[in-house]
Amino acid sequence: MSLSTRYSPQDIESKWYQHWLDREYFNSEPDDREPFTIVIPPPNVTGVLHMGHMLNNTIQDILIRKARLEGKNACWVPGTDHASIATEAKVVKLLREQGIKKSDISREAFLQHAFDWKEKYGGLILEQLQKLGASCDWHRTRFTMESSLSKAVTHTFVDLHKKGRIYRSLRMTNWDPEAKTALSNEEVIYKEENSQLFHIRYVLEDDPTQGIVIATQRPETIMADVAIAVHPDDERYAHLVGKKVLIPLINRAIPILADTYVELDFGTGALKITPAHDQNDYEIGQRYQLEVIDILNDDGTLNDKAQILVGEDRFSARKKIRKLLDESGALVKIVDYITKIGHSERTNAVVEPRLTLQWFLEMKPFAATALKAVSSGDVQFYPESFWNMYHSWLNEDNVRDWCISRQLWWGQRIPAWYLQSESFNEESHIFVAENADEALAQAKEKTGNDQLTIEDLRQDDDVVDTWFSSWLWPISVFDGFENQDALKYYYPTNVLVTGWDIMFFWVARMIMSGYEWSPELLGPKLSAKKGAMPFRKVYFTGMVRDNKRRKMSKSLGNSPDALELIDNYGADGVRFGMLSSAAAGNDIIFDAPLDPVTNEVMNQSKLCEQGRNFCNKLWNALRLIKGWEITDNEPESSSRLAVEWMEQRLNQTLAQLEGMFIDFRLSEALMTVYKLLWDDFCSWYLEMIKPAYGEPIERATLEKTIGLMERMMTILHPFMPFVTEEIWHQLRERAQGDDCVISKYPKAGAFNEHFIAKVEQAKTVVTNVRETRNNKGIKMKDLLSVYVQDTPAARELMEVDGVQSMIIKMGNLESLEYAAAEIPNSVAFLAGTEKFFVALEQKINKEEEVVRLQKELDYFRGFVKSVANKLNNERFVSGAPADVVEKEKQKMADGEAKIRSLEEALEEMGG
RNA sequence: GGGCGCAUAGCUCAGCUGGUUUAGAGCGCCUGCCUUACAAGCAGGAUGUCGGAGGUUCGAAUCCUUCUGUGCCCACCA
Repeated sequence: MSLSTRYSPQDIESKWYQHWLDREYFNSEPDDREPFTIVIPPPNVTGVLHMGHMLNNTIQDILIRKARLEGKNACWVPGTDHASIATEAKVVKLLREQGIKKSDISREAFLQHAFDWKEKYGGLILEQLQKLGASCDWHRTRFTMESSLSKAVTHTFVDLHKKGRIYRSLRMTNWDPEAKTALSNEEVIYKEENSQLFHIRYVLEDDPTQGIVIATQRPETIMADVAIAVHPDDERYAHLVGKKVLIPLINRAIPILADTYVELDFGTGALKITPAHDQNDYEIGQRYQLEVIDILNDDGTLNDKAQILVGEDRFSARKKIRKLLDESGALVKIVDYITKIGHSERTNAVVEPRLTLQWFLEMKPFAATALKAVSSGDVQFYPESFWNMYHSWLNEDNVRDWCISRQLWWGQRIPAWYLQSESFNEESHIFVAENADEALAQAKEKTGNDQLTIEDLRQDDDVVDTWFSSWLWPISVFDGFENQDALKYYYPTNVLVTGWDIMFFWVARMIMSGYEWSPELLGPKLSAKKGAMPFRKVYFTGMVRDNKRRKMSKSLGNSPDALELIDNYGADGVRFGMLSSAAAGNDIIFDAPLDPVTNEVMNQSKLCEQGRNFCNKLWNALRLIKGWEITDNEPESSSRLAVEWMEQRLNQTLAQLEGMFIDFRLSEALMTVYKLLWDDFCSWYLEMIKPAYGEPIERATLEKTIGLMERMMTILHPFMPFVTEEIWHQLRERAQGDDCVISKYPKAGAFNEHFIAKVEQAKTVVTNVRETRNNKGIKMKDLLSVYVQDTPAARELMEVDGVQSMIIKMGNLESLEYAAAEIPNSVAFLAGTEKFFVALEQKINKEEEVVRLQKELDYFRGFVKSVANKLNNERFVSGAPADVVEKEKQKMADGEAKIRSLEEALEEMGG
């Protein structure tokens, strides 16, 4: 059979993915094996695959595939998040395009549209994950708004309400005028923007010639002003305190009061108090029992309380009032000003502080639990440094109660019912229950009215924050609130892989919910044994950024098309590219800055290209192996050496990899395997065993080679699943079910560092011979004679079985002998401490050689001197550990031996 | 304003508890090769006052202080 010289991923990748699905290798059911569980951070159901997902899911896939190869019961649960605001906005927009207004249809009709949309397009991102090779158990695919998960939300809401930790309150909340809903503090993103400070003059009610000038960013809210505040120590305004001024344009009188909140030196030192539209103003208003005048509608337009500009949007109102103020003479000046303005995380609309009635979850006890979970080590962060950020957010001073209600339809409806007839705000007429019947029972009991029916009750219109369902994910994906069988096996999950940007939204809250409910669900005994944490480890990935270090996002349009990358480089190539620059927690610059020398964009696709090339390299190694004829001759000594060396290098690498996996140093692990395969296996091993052209290979060597490559395919499989599976099957005939994806991860065997070092030394000889060829312009095919100075150390090297024939083969030598006497007309080099000579036919340039050797000599003299300084220092010899001193002595001896050899060589040159 | 992190080769980054050489990788760069596995390749090479200045130590890229530059998180200055 003949294989193409190029590896082409397209067909191969889809073929094997389908095969894996057909054989149900990704499915997991509880059994007596050790479980290894990961729950996916559910992408938004509206989402399309972007670079962040690729990174994130590649890492999860590596961990899960490695666990599977190690014989664990690997379970990776996929799913999507209903993403309240984002999805609702999307559906609203879609309906609008069809000429349907949300306000014109019923809640039920709207939800039907939304579910239809979800059914049609919602699974897209999961299909894209399959292209990447994600080995999720697709039978377990969950969605945060399916029935079981919604029930869990209701259940936990009711539970927390019973525990007195959910309450309703009228508060200043962040209002998104576009989505027309409240937001939690975490959903508000502050951005620095250019703004203007309007200096506006308010005249005294009883003396229009006198007045006070205030500074504000929001002149459109003056109609909601209820006071002016100045600092009590401010002499400029002391005479005005207690008097009344008129609001420009509407001429309503408001008092001037003194409060220490006001900064003397900011703006004019006089602050307008607008309790309805500013958090601080609200607090000041509370202190002085001032009226709250709300002049904004829920969509950000001015209402009739504003008296003027009614119906105008707040921003156009700002422009128009500027003109009005200017005309009335109240506008003193406008100063440019940079300030931070809050935007909605989902809609990007400028957030309004607004006084609304919302549901809150008390966070202090939760935060304490979440802090303890990490500080105690129950949950480990990788990298650890994220503890700082976590701690600063969750400490008592910073944590705020969580506003969990949203004025949306797409989500789990708040399980609270009110009496139709009674005031909506009356606490005693709120019934929180898992369903309407229970609420009715409560209502009857609380009111003492047996005659009440369902029709007398009305359910809260709002839904809960999306994160109020996501925080249950590690439990709810196993239907843990309904039936604990699966939970008892899979919980706690082993590791969570996610970006640090949702540490607060999600990671911390999952920890909270885990400790809140899992002990009860698992039972005290099991919970004590396994722990209540939802995951034992958290691997925080960095953000994928563009060359301006901006987060990649759809709105900025700076994210490359993930699927296009896969088309260009293959999933394996892209996985390689994503990973090779992704140490845990470190941001990845996808489009790096221009390289000033080449003026080329050094971007990630360069790394993907490297990954693709690696696939091709492996493919060609396979072609080489498969192309050989076979003989039953005994293997050459160089082949025996090669096999022994490669076996040991493999074992050595396996030992190194273990440590890297434990610390999640995955990019380092991949690089290690890459070098093992490319450098050790392809560049050295295969060349060592390669028969002369047209000659057959010994059966025993070939068998060993296939075995080695096979094991290396398993080791590489978690990183690059497709190419390894393909090569696995090409290497030899396989029985049904003998697939790389479920092969056995090799156990690290013994290796002898001394032996490996000897082979390294022999390789150095070869490299030096090649370098000599390069320097002297000698062609590879011209045979050379090489001599080694006859010393005990040289004999020790030469007598390792196979070393001589290996050097002869790899260096393309005519002979390799001990130097009986001085070798005239030769180039000398050191390999370790041993001196070698390459005999040349051409005249050598002695001066050149002297310079080269002298340079080397200078280096070692400097080196020995620095070591000698240490060893001559009595405090070092007495103070440092014995093994360190011993090492230094060895370094010294080696260095001195090299110096002697070089000096001799120089003498010979000179003589 | 408070806090966290980073600064190592042209670029992107490793360097885990101070002590295997006088610091590594990949890409890029330079030289020579279309050597029948692979030019998506082969062989070889060059490249750094480890941001600056102090300090601790027998020993510092690694620990401490400080400065400079840079990134991020949090916070109610209109």
